Amino acid sequence: MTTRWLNADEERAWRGFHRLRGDLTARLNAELAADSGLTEADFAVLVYLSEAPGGVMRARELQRELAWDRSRLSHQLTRMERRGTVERRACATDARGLDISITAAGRAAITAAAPAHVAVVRHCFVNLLTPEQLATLADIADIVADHLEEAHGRRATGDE
Amino acid sequence: MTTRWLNADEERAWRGFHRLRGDLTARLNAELAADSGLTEADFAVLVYLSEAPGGVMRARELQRELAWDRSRLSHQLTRMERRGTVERRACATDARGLDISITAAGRAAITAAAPAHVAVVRHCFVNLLTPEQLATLADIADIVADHLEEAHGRRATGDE
DNA sequence: ATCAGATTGATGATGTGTCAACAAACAGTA
DNA sequence: TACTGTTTGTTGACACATCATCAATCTGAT
Repeated sequence: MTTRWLNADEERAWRGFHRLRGDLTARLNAELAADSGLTEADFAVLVYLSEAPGGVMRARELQRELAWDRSRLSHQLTRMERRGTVERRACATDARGLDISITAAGRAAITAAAPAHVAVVRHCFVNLLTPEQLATLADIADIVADHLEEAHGRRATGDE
Repeated sequence: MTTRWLNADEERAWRGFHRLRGDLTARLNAELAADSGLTEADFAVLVYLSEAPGGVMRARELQRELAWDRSRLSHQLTRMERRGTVERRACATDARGLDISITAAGRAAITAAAPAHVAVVRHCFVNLLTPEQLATLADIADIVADHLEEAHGRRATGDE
């Protein structure tokens, strides 16, 4: 098999994306940590929990929404429980299940962190781009996500 | 301060990018590890070393090219040296410096890994997108990179 | 009722990334 | 020479991600 290497335009796009990924991740993590003491992983979990009715969600459901590995979520919840932002409780309807609930401290943390987080997302990303660029990026994300999802076995995540 | 939240289009773009970032990272790491035993970090280091004259580069230079933290590179080199893909040597011209050289095993590893890596990048990314989409993505990456670079020391606290 | 297989979750090992603190060597200056 | 500040790289502590393995529970077929 002959390898078809990337041409100049493809290379520019790929390396650009690669760079973008690393830089933005680092920046967002740093800002979030400095502003609120939360990590990106903490933030992601708390976003879902804070939007759930009663601030409670099944671990399984959380995992599905986040598209995370089982053990990744488990480890993350262990750390967050230690830091006091969430609590684990036995699930009433399924003895193997877990109800994860956001604590008062967790709710306070996400409430305090969200505005600064959005500000950084705007300042370092959204506000720099035109509506057309944002739309194209969203399209790209959908296309790639569909492909990866399909290749991995179809798992109806259901969200947009 | 009043927070300006993301509208629907902005939200779609941001969440899409966020998702894309995570999914592609995971996929590439998994493929690379399965195909060649290398990690993305290994691969990045070996790409630069293999292109350098003599397969040798100053650690400082490597760090600058990769845009990595000092300690990140140091830890990475420790791991790679243990795995036998690179070697550290004292630098002749600067006693604090280090010459990093790729080993025969390292060269073999990157040579073996590169075609499969490109194939995955094509299959999961480049080939899914139109030239226009790739160009827009590259533009976006440049814009954001320029901004982050420029605002190197400042904090984004909502000022615009 | 029982048993096989699937689902839900925890755990330990290992690799990765970031921060703060440190040490050694260079460069410029008094 | 000695003093000061910068550059270069290491180390330890901690957080995160993935893999393999394990345990408990549920489900469905017999």
